[in-house]
Amino acid sequence: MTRNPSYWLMKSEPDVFSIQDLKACHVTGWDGVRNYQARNYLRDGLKVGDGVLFYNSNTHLSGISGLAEVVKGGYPDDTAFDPKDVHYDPKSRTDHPIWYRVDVKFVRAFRSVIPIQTLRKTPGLKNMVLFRNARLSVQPVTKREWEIILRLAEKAQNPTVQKPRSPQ
DNA sequence: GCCAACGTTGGC
DNA sequence: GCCAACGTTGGC
Repeated sequence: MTRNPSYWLMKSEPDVFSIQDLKACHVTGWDGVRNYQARNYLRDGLKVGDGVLFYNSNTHLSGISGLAEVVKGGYPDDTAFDPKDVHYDPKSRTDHPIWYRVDVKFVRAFRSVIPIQTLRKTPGLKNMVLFRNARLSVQPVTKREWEIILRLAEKAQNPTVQKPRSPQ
């Protein structure tokens, strides 16, 4: 029995890991998340086939830069076990992992980023978790929000044809 | 680089 | 278990 896909938004600082980086490596483990609410989504919420909006955070052009898809559901984030890793957390042990990750694959990079200002003013997106809980780096997106954003992306790919100026 | 929002830590 | 202090996130 398969369930309908769910939709998510995942933040990344593009200076650290961008949609182009994901395109280059095809699949990546989304590791290093150290927030309990985001952890719960990674561990229990994200399932194979779910859609992911790739969000650029903390950069000069914050917004959605492309799409990804979950290819492996939650499993322990082993960067927490490695004392040399920046995300090391001694409280997380192999027999009692605290932190989880998923694997996502590249789907598409938008030709241009959909800026947060556009999202904010688009009808139907006002209640996105992005605006209600700005600091959550893994967050659910409704089917309706997902569809609205895909339409914005299409519009950006295929801008309305300008009427040609009549010759003088 | 500033600073508001907010999650976490730790003293009590 | 309260809450002040502190650290981090992230838009601007």
